[in-house]
Amino acid sequence: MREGRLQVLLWQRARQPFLGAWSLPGGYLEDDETLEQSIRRHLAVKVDVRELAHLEQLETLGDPGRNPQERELATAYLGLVPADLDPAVPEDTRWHPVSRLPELAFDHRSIVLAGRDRLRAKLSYTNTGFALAPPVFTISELRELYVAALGHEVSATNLQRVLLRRGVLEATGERREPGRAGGRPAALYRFRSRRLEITDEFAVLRPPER
Amino acid sequence: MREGRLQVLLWQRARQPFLGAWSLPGGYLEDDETLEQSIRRHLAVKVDVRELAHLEQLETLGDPGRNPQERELATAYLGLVPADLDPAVPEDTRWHPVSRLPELAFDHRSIVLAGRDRLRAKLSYTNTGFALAPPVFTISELRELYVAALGHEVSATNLQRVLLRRGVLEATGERREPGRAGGRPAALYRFRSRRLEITDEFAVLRPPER
DNA sequence: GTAGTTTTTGCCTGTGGGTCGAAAACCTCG
DNA sequence: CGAGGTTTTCGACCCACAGGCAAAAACTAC
Repeated sequence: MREGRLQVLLWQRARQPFLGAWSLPGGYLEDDETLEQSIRRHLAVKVDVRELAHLEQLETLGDPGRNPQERELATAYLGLVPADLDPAVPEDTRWHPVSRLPELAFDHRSIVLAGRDRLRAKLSYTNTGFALAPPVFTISELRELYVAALGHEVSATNLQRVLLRRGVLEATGERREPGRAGGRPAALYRFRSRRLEITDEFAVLRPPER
Repeated sequence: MREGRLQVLLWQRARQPFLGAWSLPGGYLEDDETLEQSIRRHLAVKVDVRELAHLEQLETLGDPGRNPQERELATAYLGLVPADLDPAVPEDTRWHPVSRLPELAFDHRSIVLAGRDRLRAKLSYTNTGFALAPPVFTISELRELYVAALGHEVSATNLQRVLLRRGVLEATGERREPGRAGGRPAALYRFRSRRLEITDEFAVLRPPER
């Protein structure tokens, strides 16, 4: 989340193929590292992203034609960069709103959209929101994050009730001073856990009660 | 689904590493094929599985130590073999109930469990059942399939209502002759579509009505 | 015709999300 | 200091829908 919008970090390719096109940051796998270690290494070294709120594997792409120059496999990951982190990205790298992507190299456009869809789905039935939100926030602030990520309106009433009932959020007891316009001071909340929690209790065709 | 149980096709390794251990069928990727083509080729050639009701990518495993002999990446797929298909599997290959797996080679045990979990989740909110069921079936028969796959009881009443309401099932109009024990003849149903349909309407925090 | 079996249907209940409006708690200005 | 404006919070209602139960339906066997 950057500037109230869902954005993705892209860099501009400096060589063929797809010279000049924007593409996802990444790189080759070393002999002695796991896939996840490799992603983290590339992000840290190349775009100064040294911390991730969440990282999960998306999909592996391997069509023979995806790179016109040579056969290349890519395993895509969805990484969520903490909102309070401002990495010192190089000159040819920028945040791009996911809703208005430029021309992307390879199959990266479909990867970005798959990542967006995965995020949207998980926001709905997990506590993934923790990875978008600051440590402490009001319900209205959280609502704006959800609206930006989901792409549709969300009622603050409903959001609060759903996330509280599920035990995803908890009140801190603190409240935030109202702005100059006044208004009732908003209660501050935090995510009970800042790691992905799987809650399968929302499945249909559940097991019988006892 | 084999013999009323969820089973997985495994073969016994004939060489190191993990000689003698059971493992998932598969093989190396050729230069000019997609990942999916490769999976289908290996299944057809090696275990005579020439048709799949459904095939989807699961995850890619790449830990440096997963193969003690050499660095090896593997992309795992979940493939559902039609119930009416009886492939002529070679001598060293057998179906194994997922609930009682033998010692598996590499990280294949975790792959099988991930596949099972993916299947269970998707049964609940998609029409994935089509891939387990015969072309036409009664609700009781379908119920048994779901019980076997989900690992817990499912009420026929509820199953019928849920799947009908969602438009996943449709009645054929035919009925099945009762057995010798009698009983009301059961209506026959089929899946409206036999391809994976994504129904996102079951998400929480849906978009507002209009 | 009666008893037994299996499937189907209807009803009732509870849970939980969606919606709306009122109340609460603050500000500013006159 | 009170009135009006603003923002947040809470409560009340509605409704969709899944879970559970029991009765009804439709058959076989004796």
